[in-house]
Amino acid sequence: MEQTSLFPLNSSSGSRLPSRIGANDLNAAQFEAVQTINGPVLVIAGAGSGKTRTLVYRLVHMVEQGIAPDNILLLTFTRKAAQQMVGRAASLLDDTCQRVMGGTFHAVANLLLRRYGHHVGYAPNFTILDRADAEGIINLIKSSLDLSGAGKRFPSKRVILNIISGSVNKSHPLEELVSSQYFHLAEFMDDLLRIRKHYQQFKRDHGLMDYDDLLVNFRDVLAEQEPVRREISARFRYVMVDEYQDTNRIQAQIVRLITSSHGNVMVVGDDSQSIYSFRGADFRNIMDFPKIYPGTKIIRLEENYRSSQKILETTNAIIEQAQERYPKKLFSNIATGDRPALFAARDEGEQARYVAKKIDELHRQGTPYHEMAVLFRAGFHSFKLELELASSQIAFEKWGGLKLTETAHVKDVISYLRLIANMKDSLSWHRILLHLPKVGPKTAQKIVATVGEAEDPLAALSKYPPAPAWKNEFTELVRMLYDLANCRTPLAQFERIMEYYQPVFERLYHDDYPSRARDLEQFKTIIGDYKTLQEFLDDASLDPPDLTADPLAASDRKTLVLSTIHSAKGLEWDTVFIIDLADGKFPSAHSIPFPEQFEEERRLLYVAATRAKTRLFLTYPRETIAPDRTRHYCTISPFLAQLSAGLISNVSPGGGSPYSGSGASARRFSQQEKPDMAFSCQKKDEFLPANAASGTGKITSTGMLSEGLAVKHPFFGHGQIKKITGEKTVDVFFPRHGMKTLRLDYAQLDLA
DNA sequence: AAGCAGCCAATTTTT
DNA sequence: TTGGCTGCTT
Repeated sequence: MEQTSLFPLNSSSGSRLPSRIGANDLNAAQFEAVQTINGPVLVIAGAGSGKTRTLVYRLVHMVEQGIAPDNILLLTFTRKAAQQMVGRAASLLDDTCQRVMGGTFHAVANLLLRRYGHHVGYAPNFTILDRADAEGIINLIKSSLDLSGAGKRFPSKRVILNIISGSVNKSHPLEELVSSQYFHLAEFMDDLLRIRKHYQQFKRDHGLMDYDDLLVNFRDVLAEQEPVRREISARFRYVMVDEYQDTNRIQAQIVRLITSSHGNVMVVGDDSQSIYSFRGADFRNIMDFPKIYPGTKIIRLEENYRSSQKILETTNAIIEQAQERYPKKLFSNIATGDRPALFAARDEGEQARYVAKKIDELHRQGTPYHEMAVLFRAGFHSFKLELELASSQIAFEKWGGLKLTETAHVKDVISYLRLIANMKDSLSWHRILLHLPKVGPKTAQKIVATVGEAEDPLAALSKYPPAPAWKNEFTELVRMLYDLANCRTPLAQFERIMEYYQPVFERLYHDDYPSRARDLEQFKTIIGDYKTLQEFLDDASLDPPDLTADPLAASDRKTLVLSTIHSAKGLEWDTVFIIDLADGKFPSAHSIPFPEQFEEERRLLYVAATRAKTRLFLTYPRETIAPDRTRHYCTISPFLAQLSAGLISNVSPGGGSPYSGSGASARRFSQQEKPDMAFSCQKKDEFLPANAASGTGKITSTGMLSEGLAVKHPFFGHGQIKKITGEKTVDVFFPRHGMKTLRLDYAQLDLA
């Protein structure tokens, strides 16, 4: 992390930085960002350009200038990032920095809505729903509206929630979203609108908010209640927002409203690292910032202090292929280092063994485990590797993937706890009533109907007449719920719940409850750290702990990290492995037909590769086994295939070419070969040499097409060309999937 | 009528 | 490994 001193600290004209900040700590651009405290500032910060350092130093600088830490708001993408920055500022200056309000938009919205939520009709004890909770409510509504059940071809709860939530986060009317992206569901439009209406009413009636509600309600309070807005704006006189490229429109409006009275706001971001558009993030927020805040000072950080030049050449080449990009080229002053290595494994087993062996080797040579990370597209991509590491006795910590609070048994316990905080939470009522023997959805709903409406739900419950089959268990439940009111701490409440729940738990999960019991042990240690139940419940939804095989490994934070790329955002390691770089896995097969999603996958790889400081390993299996046990051939990810030769060194077994089955050395993939690689994971039986393939991917330019032509797509089936929108793009209507914009380079379109 | 066991399918990323 | 669905049992 050596940085050149570009700014003369004692220049007579410039203002002086405080003594804690050394002369060599910042370059000119960083220095300017740190110094500019008043007015709007936009910092375009390339990967590894010292963005975090800049934010931390600015925090320190502001406090040293006499700004009260309570007046500063730091909005980040994860809680971890906020804690890290505030912590670093505190260690540079002093503990007063800890009083800076820092966290995610959702966490800050939550805190303020507990206080101001009554303006939008919420009591302070509302419950925050996670994704599974929200889907659960959708299911309850679906069945109450008689839209579920046999023979009804209605979209799943997942799809319904995606539509409802997508409409909120993208600030698009639901009707438009359905007709553009879910055209095949247009026939269900009325019912979808009905479900949404009931969903919103249900949440209001029972004091529940989902993730979107936190943002929307916070924005609405700020927009509609002028006195509240003035109060909050005066409280947070200085606002900083990290990862601004990954904010959505509601978040941008929140920033605008909070800063309405003073305009002291710095946003930091990098359009090349926008990887959350699936959640409604819109990197135009960052491009439009200067328009919305006139007089914005724009500062660019382009020098990379993280990666070696050899790695940067590769990452630059990856992002250069992007369709839409704002030209910038990072440069590094770290000239030493190896080229990234590419390893084409025979299958996933060999890939896992290679990575584990390499990690072990590097560790023996002196690289500590916590300086290494393995990154992947999706949580399940690391399963094989996890087994391999376990058998090699290498401890690791896994980020992303399943959360502790996502397991059924932990959700059970949380439901009891939630009832203590919010007796109106009928989702939790419903869940715990299902634990009674012989009580299913119908009976539960009947009980909830009487209990949920009552002034004193617990009293109403105790008066409910139980059927003989479950009378005993019911009495135990009522007694336990009454006892909970007398427990002083969350831990005491947990222990009383377990007294009741243990037999239920063993009955419910009789197959494997011993292994699930370990999760409850981990849960117990975590809840023991909390003083108030509300805080615990909020964190359980807003910052759920990862489900790590080995909780001990997670606690000392000195281990190897396995992580999804999304969870690795903003971090760095000496050595980084990116695995499963096969077409269809990364980019995910889901994204291939959609140009915007495909581009986001490219940025995702860019984010992953720029995490590496000195060593970068890229691997993929040439063959995988699908869940149905059939074998599939894979080709290398198109993002890597497009790179010129020489950037990457091939370390594949036997010196074979990673790009094709035969051949002595890596050769550059020519543009003409690309279309043949587009759909790579085909069934082995059907596998044909690229050039012999017939009837696949023949259409590569719009010159061969005309509007109205019938075509065939391997995923969407038969369709009709509606519009030729560009040299390489067409709009095609598929009866089963609706209108799609396709890029001929990647979509394997054929004449029907 | 409601609960429950067993079978089959699908499986991105996150606040 | 969970979730949805079917058909059997209470």
